[in-house]
Amino acid sequence: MTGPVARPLRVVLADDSVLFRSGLAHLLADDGFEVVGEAGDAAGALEVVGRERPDVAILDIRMPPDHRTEGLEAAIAIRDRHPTTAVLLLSAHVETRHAIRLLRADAAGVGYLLKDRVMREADLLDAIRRVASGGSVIDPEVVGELLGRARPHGPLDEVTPRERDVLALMAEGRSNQAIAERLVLELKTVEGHIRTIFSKLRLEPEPSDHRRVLAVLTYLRS
Amino acid sequence: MTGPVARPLRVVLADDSVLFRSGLAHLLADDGFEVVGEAGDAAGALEVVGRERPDVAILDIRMPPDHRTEGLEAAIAIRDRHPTTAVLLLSAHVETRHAIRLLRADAAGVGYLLKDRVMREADLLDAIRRVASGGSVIDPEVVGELLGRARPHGPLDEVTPRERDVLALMAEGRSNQAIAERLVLELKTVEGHIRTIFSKLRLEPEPSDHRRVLAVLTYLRS
DNA sequence: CCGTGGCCGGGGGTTGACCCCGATGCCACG
DNA sequence: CGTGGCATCGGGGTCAACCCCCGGCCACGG
Repeated sequence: MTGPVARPLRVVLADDSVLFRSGLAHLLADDGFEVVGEAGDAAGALEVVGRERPDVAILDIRMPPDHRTEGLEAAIAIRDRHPTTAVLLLSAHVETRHAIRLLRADAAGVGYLLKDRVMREADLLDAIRRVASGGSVIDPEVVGELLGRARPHGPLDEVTPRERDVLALMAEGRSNQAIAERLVLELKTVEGHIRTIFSKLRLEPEPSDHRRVLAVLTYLRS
Repeated sequence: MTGPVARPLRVVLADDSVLFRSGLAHLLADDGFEVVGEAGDAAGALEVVGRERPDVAILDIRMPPDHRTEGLEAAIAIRDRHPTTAVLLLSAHVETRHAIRLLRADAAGVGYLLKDRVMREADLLDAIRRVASGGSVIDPEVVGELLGRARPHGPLDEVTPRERDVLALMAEGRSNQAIAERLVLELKTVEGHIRTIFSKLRLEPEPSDHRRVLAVLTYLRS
């Protein structure tokens, strides 16, 4: 139905699960794609993409070693260094915040699908072909979160970059003194930042609250 | 190496992720297995197995609607109703408690692998063949938890129930005073508990650490 | 040009979160 | 029946984590 393809699309896969990766590789191979490389982490993905220059790179967002947003960083790097390679992100969950970073720059040749919401093989194959041809494929659920209520207006948006640095170190269990040393600041400055952080997070000095812990918790939920 | 197979092994797949399922199906088909049925939930799995009587049923433990141990219940039912069908469980995480229920009854023709720890395609294919021929395949990590020292001896095991109550409230961002009121204790008692908690978590009073936050973090990772 | 806001600091204060020491009652276990 | 862990308090102390108020530097936009 999609018509004969003169040249098979060359694809690189990156996912930390060997099983998922292998399965996907066989699936794609059986459907006329050429899987020219696989990787289990972001660094490996970048390396393989740089070497193979595939038409499409399919990446999981969470990958070793941190299982945070490694895949996303790799995606941005690929868009930057290899504009001819389309990127299709696969994620286990909705991660709107991070998706924005990738999409707002240049939405051409970019896709973002949720693993659990791919209901048919054909949907995935179609998505790959569309991003390869410069289109963009975004899961409806992600789209909804993107423009529906563009901002849940988390109070965390108000903290300045510097304050966020301080908050991040607080979330690592560092003392004010340690934070000051790490950021090369005076203790007084750190205290000042923390006070405005509390204020922006609407943490009033209730005698029943430990606001430092509360601030860390809201930061970790970010 | 495994020798020619006169009759291809007939396999049924059950996993709630269409993507994972399809990938696995293609992988197995390419390697000489005959995928005779797929299902997205436990009920469907039982139905397909009853109809197809496959040599092996490959099940994910967590499946709709509850995402609890549906797959495990299905596995037990299959062992019970269709003894000729071997069962290979795939799990995302170690769930020793539940695994025991299945294994202690009859470990013949049963396998239990962790998705993320299947390092090569060949490992999975080999596991399928072995359970099909009446053997049992258990991931080393699961085995370790089953018989060895079941506990990695997390320092969190040492805290007493009462101390855990206090720690839980700390993790909610409550002040010592609030914790005392909630647990109907004197402030001094709460302070005492917290001190022993720090001690048991090996949190020495380093000037660069905020131990309360650190304690909360280790508790949340529990 | 001036107002605003981020960022950086200092002076001076209060208190909650910690420390150590000791004491009691309870209960399980050898 | 002693020993030890758990849980409960108290006295008395230290200090980091907070508070408010103030000033200076810089970049930016009206």
